[in-house]
Amino acid sequence: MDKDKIDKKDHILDVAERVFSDLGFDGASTRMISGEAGVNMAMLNYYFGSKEGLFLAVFERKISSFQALLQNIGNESIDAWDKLAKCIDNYVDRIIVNNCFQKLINRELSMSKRSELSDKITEMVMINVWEIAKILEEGVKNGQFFKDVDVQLAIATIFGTKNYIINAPNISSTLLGHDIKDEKYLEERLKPRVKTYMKRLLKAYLVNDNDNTK
Amino acid sequence: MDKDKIDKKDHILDVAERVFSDLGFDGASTRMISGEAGVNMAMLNYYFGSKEGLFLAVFERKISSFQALLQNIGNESIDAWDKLAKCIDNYVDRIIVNNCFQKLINRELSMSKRSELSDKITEMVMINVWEIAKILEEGVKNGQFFKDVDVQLAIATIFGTKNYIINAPNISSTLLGHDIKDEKYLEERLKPRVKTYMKRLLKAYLVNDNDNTK
DNA sequence: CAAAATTAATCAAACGATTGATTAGTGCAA
DNA sequence: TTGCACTAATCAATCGTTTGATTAATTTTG
Repeated sequence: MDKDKIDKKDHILDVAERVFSDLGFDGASTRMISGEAGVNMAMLNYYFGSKEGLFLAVFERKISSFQALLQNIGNESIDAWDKLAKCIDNYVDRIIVNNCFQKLINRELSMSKRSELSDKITEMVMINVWEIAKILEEGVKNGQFFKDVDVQLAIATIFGTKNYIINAPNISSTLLGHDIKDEKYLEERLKPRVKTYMKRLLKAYLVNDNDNTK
Repeated sequence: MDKDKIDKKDHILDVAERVFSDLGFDGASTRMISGEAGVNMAMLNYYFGSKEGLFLAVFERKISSFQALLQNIGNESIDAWDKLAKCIDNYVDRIIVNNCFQKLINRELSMSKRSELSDKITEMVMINVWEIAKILEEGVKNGQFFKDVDVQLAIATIFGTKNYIINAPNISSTLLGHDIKDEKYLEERLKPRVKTYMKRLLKAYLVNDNDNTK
């Protein structure tokens, strides 16, 4: 019925997300995706219009889940630093585990051509960026953060550090001395470590009231 | 003659580097590269054996120039923080201007398959990573940096922040309010700004002696 | 309710275009 | 003439997409 159809579309999107993440938009083929999903090739075009339509559908499915999170944090009545700390915790939780989608985003964003596609992706990513920017600017405005912090570049650090860890698995694994695909290590060791590090780093740079008690 | 041949090969590599950077390995076609380079398509296979051979040749040409820089800084007789500051300055100078190769590196590193290729790239990148790690560990050991700094994740921040700025041009341009391709803005505004920011950020996180005079 | 009509879902097959690669042959310099 | 640099033509393979036909499900009709 309708539910089966949605399940099948969702299943195709699951497979497409993984294949696109592993091979990139160009590297992945519609035959490969349909084959792994166990559906006829024509179904991809039937459901999504085209390869690009499928690609965008993979993205659009993820948008909403990313948006709500940050907006809720932004609207809480806590100070800017606590908001930022919450964002960091949530980001690390969400993204380090299922990182293939993030890799997909970064890879396609770095392409110069493909304007329609990357414009759409940019638009999506910017939603999250603005949410963080709002928090940082709030902290600057009310004096909790230093007046001369570079908000834009601080955002580059937040997202860039995270991206680097998940985006270059070979580098990260060599650097950290663990297989970054090891689920147990990821959950028990890396996640709290990244959370602690990110908060320490940003607190040192941002927060005006540098109490030594920490 | 031989010199002409080398020049032509170098010209092909120049074009290939740009096209690969813009479109990725899969997105770029040998016809496109040979067309833009003004040579016959068969010349690519004649010189480099295959598309993958050309791709690797693009990388191998760049390796040596990256290595020498950091090693020289590491061997200077200045303290760890000054070494790090020098590394940052040099990195920003070198990489922000001609960023297409860095984009190429990051994109291909994030691919899960293509092991032979990404292994070679990983090996290259790690040379730079270890050089920075040595400097950080030196600073921790002699007490100039805090004992509990996370050296590995600090490296992720250094490279990650830089990558984010150059790697996601649409994001960066929207975030910074300038076209990141604008050469004049890049040189006069962004470069000093990134240098200042990176040093402030890392000093706040790393350096034990927090004098208020800065 | 049951038969007919309509729509949605699915399939195998084939489309033209483009891919990376190879061939056979040309021209030139030593 | 022999060997090398180079080209035009062509190769099989694969690409994303479209097609026409078939089955399954739903709606309409008598």
